[in-house]
Amino acid sequence: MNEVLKKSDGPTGRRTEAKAVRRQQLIEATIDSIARHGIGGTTMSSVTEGAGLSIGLVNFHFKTKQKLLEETLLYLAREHHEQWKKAHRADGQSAAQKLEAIVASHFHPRICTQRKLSVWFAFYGEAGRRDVYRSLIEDIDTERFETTIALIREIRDSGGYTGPAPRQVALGLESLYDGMWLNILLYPSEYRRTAGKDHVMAYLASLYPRHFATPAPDARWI
Amino acid sequence: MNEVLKKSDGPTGRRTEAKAVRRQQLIEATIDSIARHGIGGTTMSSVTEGAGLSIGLVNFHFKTKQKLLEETLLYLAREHHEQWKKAHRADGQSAAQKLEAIVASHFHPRICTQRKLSVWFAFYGEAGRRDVYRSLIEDIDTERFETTIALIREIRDSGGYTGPAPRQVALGLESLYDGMWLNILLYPSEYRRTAGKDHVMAYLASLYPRHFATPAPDARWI
Amino acid sequence: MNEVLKKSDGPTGRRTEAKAVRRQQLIEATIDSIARHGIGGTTMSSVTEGAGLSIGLVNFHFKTKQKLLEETLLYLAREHHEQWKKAHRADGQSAAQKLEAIVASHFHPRICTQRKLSVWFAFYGEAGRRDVYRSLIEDIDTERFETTIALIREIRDSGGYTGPAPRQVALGLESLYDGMWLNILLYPSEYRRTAGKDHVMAYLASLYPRHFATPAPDARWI
Amino acid sequence: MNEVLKKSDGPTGRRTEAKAVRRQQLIEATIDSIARHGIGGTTMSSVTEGAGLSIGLVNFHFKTKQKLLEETLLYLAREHHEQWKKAHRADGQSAAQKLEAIVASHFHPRICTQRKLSVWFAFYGEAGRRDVYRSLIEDIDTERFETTIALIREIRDSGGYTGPAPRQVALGLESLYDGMWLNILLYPSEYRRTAGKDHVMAYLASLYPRHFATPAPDARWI
DNA sequence: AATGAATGAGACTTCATTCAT
DNA sequence: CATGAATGAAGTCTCATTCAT
Repeated sequence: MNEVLKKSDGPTGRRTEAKAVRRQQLIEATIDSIARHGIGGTTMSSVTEGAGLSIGLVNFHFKTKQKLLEETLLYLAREHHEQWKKAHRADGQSAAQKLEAIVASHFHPRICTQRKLSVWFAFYGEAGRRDVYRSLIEDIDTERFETTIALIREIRDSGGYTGPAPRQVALGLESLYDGMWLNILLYPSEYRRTAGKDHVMAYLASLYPRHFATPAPDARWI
Repeated sequence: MNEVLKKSDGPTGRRTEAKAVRRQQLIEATIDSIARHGIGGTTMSSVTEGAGLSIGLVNFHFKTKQKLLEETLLYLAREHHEQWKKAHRADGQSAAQKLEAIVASHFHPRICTQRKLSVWFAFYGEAGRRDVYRSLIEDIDTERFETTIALIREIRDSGGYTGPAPRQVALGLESLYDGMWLNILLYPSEYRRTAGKDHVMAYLASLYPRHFATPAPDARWI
Repeated sequence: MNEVLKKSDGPTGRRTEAKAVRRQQLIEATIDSIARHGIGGTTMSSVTEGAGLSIGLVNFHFKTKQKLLEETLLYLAREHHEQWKKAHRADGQSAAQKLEAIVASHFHPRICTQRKLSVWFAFYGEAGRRDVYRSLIEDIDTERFETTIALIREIRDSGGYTGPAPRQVALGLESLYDGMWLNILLYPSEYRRTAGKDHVMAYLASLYPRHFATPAPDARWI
Repeated sequence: MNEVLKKSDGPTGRRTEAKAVRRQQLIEATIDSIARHGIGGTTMSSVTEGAGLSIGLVNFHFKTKQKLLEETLLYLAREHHEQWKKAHRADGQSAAQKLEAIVASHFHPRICTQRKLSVWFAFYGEAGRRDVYRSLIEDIDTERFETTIALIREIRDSGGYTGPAPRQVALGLESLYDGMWLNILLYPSEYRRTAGKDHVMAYLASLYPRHFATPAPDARWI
C-alpha cells in the first residue's frame, strides 16, 4: 500500500517530501511491521527498512518508539472515525441510516483488513495493561459510543419499541464488533467482512424490525 | 494465588518438590507477569522473580522462553477444556445442557478473570502473526468447535428448527465469546461475567426458544 | 548575556550580520551550554538552540564540534589575556603593580564567573588526556608565566630579597589561582572572588613585604 | 596496576572470583579508562575491554553507567579517607601530627597519581553542574573538613597564636590541595608530589611556626 | 548565509541463554 | 535440582555531520 510512496525519490526528491508525508510513510511502515511481526517484533529497524529510510529518521519525526506506536494507533482510530463521520455528517440521513453507517464503517474494506486488524489486536493485547493506549483513543471511542446511544434512543423512541436500554444495546454492539474483528483476523477463511456487517445488522433487526431489514437468512449470524 | 506455592521450602530447602509443582509454579508466575506487563514486558527475570525462584531454573524446566510461553498458553487452553468437559461428560445431560455448559465455561469465575483474559489477548495479539500459537491450541479449539456443532445439530434436528446452519451458529458463538471477553477485559466496570453468559444464552434462546429460556429481559445483550 | 544578539533580525532577516558576530554568538552559547550541561552534555543542538540559530549554521562557521570547542577555549584564554595585558601595557606601572594586575585579572568580575570557571574546569577535566586543549592555550599560558617570572625577578632583585627562585614563586602562583578557582566554582558560598585575590596577594606580601601590602588580616587566606 | 587481576582465570577460575573482586576490577578499569579517555570518552566497552570482561557484565554489577561512575568516585573518596584516617586513629599522635597526616594523605604515592588525579578532575569538570557527584562525596569531604578545623583550633589555642580563624585556614588548605593537584596533573614535569606536601606544610609553618617546621627553603612553595 | 531533514555510527541498556559450582 | 555470574546479540536512542534547498 505504501509501495508507491517508497523510494519515490530521485537524487533530489527525497528531501523535499513534506514532513507530513514522511510521518505518514513511517506510520504505514509501522502498521506493516506490526501486522507482520507483532508489536514485540516491531523494531525501529523493521519500520525504517520497510519505509526505505534510515533508522535515525524515526527519532527525528517521532522522538521515541513509544510515540511512534501511539501515533500509529491514533492514526487508525482517526481513520475509522473519519469513516463513519463522513456518512453521519451527510444531509438527509435518518437515524437508522446513520447507525448503519457506523456499523458499516467497522467492516469497510479500508478499515477491516487483516493488516489493520492485526494492529488493533496487537494494541488490545497490550492495552490490558497499558492505560496509555486506552486513554489515547478514549475520546474517539467515547464519541462513537455516545453517538451510537443517541441514535439507538432516537430509533427506539420513534418506533415505540420496548427492550434493552439503549446503553445496553450499544455495549452489545461494541462486543459484536470486537468478536467479529478477532475472528476475521484469526480465521479469515471462515469469517468475512460482509458477513460481519450482516451479523451485526441482524442483531439490530431483531431488536428494531421496523427500522432494519433482516439480512439474507443464510448470512444471519455470519 | 500462587503465594502458597512460593518458597515453601525451609532454610534447608526441600529440593524435592515435584517437578510438576515447579512447572506449575513457573506457569502461574508467567500468567501473572503477562497479565501485568504483557508478553513483551515479560522476561525470564520477571517470571522467576515472581515465582521466587532463580533464573537458571527456567532453563531446566522449559528449555527456552518460547517453550515457557507455549506451555502457558496450553495450560490455559487445557484448563478451559477441563471446565466444559467436566459437565459434558456427566451422565444424564441433555444436548442443551451440554451446550449451556460450554457457554458457561467461558464465563466461569476460574476461567474468566482479568488476569487470564489478559493473557489470552496477549497471545491473540501475537497470534495474528505467529502460527505457532494458533497451531498449539488448534486441537483443543477444534474439539470444542466440533462438539458445539454436533450439539447444535442435535438440538436443531430434535426441535424441528429452521434457521442458520449449525456451523454458522457455532461461528457466531465463537465471535460472541471473544467479543464479550475483550470487553470484559478492557472495560470491566461496564461488562460482567454473568451478563456475558446471559448475552450468549439470549442468542441461543432467540434461535432455539423451546430449548433455551430467554434470560431476564434487562440482561439481554449485556 | 547574548540575549541581545539573538534573533535580532526582523521578519525579513538581515542576513548580513557580520560573520564575527555569529561566531561570537555561537561561542557564548557554547559557554552557556558547557556551564549548564558540561562538555559531555553539550551538543550541537544545545548550542544552536541556545543561540536561537539553526544546527546547520555551526558547520558553516566552525566546521566541526571539536573546532567549536577549541575556539571557545581560545576565546576564554584570549579574554583573560586581554584582561591582564591591558594593565600591563599601561604606562608608568611598576613591576609590583603589573604583577598585581596579573593576579587581579584572575579574579576580575568579567573573568571569574561561575559560568566561565565551569568551562575552564570542564576543559581541565578533559585536558588530562587531550593534549589538543593544552597545546591550544600553551602560548598564551606561557606568555603569562614568563611575564610573571620576569616581574618577580625584577621585584626580588630590586628589593634585595632572598627566598625561592622566581620560577618557583610563579609556579606557586599558578597553583594558588587554580586552587581558588576550583573552590570558587564548587563552593561559591564559601569562597569569594575578592577573597581569592587577597589570598594570593597575601602570599606575595609574605615573600616581598616591602613591595606588597598584606591585605586586611581577616581576609588573609580567604 | 590491575594487570594482576585481569584474566587470572583458567577455564574454571573466572566464575568463582568473588562478586566484590569483580566490582573492584571494573572500578579499576573505569579509573584507567577515565584517566586515558576522560569521562566523555569512557564507554562501557572501554571499561569492560580494559577489564578483559564482557560488556554485559557491567549492567549486572552496576546496573547503569552512571552508577558505575558514582561508585568509582566513591571508591577514590573512600580510599583517600582511609589514608588519612589510618594515621589519625593511631595512638599517641599530637594534633600537629594528625594534621600533617591529612596533608600528607593528599600527596601519598597511592593517592596522588596522574591516573587518579585525572579522575578527580574529570569529576570536578562535571561537578560544576552535577550535584549528584558533589552530594556523593559530601559526607566524606565534610568529615575531613571538620576534622581539619578541629585540629587547627586545638593547635592555635594550645600555641597561643593569633591569625585567621581556623575555618579560614581550613578553606585555605582545601584550596592549596586542589591547586597543587591540578598542576601536578597538568604539568607533572614541573610539579612533584613531595613538593606539593612541602608547599602546604610551609603554609602551616608560616601560621604556626612552633608546631610545624619550615621545609627546606628551596622547596618552599613548590 | 542559513535552514533543517536525513544519515548512520556508536553509545547504553536489556535479556535469553549458558554453564561452573 | 538449583543457583546466579557471565556472555553477547540486538534493541533503542543520541548526535555529529552532510547537503539540497
